[in-house]
Amino acid sequence: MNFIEEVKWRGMLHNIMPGTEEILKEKNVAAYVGIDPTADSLHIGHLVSVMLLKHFQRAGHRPVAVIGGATGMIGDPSGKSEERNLLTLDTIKHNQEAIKKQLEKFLDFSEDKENKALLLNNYDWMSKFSFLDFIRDVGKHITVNYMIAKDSVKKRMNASGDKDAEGLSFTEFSYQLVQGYDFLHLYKEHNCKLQMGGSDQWGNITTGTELIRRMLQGKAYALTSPLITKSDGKKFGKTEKGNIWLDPEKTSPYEFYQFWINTGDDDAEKYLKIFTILNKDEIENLVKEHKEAPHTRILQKKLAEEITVMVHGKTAYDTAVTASQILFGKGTKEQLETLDEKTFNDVFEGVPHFTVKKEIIEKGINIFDLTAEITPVFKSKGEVRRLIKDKGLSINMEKFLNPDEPINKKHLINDKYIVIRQGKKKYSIIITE
RNA sequence: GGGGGGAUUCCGGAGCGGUCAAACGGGGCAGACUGUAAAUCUGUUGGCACAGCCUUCGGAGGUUCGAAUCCUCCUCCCCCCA
Repeated sequence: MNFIEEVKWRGMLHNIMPGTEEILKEKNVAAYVGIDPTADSLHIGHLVSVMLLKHFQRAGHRPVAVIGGATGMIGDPSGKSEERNLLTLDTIKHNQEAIKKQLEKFLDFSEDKENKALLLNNYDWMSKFSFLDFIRDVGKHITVNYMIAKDSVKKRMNASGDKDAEGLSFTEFSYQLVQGYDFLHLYKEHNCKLQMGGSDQWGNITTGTELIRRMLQGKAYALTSPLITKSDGKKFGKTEKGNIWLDPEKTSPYEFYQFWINTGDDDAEKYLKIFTILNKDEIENLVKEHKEAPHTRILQKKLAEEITVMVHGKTAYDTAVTASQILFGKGTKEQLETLDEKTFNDVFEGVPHFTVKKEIIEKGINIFDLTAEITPVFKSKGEVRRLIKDKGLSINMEKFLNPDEPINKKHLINDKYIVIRQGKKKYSIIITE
């Protein structure tokens, strides 16, 4: 299966220039995607482009990721209704380093590999350009007429009749030209004949192919992926807390795993095709199995496993699974007791912690004083009382039903913690010291 | 400037002298169901020493055995007329 067939059945193909498939039959053809260094981590919205590169490499071609050090200083007007904040050079440098480490999880950069991946920063070639040189050597070849015909520009022009249009600065207007020049540069230096990206990038990419045609009489190609949608119409890749990042500091492996596990049935197959490298047969089998027993949620589990292992590694994945089992009520007191301190902390990361003097527990204390007086686990003792009455309070995974039962030493997990659960999934931890 | 209406527990909104910690709806919390979903159903939703007591109905006083409910003043909101 060649690259195009691969992305096609995976539903990753939105638009493609005629002739693209043929050019890939040539040797040593490279393709690139651009990545904006707006943060010091990729988020899962970037993943489609990254997966395009991964498939590209697996098909034997050379993938190139271009960090937009220069373009990031300008801001792509595509899809934005307002002028963007500019990033400083230092920020971009920092972000680039972090992103590079993440890309290494998807792409093979090793020197001995014939089609090793490349990571470039367009700042390296753009920064040498003087303004005059650029507008003379590059700008000369593209007309403003051509540039303003692009949707991304049109949407921002007041003349479009859109009342919300805020206009765009010359800086942002120039964006497509700068990105187009990137393509030209890569075409010349790295035999890069294809640029890929999200469907919103089509306009920018074609400016590049146009530039290559006019300046070098060369032929370059474009391929875009559809924007990822969710069947419920909500935006993909966001939770109440915001973006899902690849950086474990920003989104813990547990949250990351949970994000994928929570995929709806309607989306799971689609995501499995896009975000994993499982082949057609494997996915079809999973879909079949899932249909026979929907409640076991095979698709979601596999999806979460594949991606979490790829991004965070097997160990982090195992911890996330354990954490999920414990946090979603299937855990037991015994399971809690077997956790080592590190895993315990991982599992209960992000859960409110309260510290209490150990003597207090050793002496024994009633549940009301412990959770509503000396710690603010609950708002009031009445709330605790109600919760017990409603069978909604658990201590160390065991239902706490008798309000008169004192909390003491025997409730300490590993001689240190008490795990308090309200309802099904709201946790608090009391730590003794 | 004149006239009228209103301010209630997280929100909306009843209550108009005792039976009011205050109807009802929403939201929240919990339980059942379930796939860590949606829907549904049930309970609960001021505090505490919880079959009892304490503090709440814009604020301050007053009438009364007793006030969210009546009176006075104050603050803020809305409507109508000029």
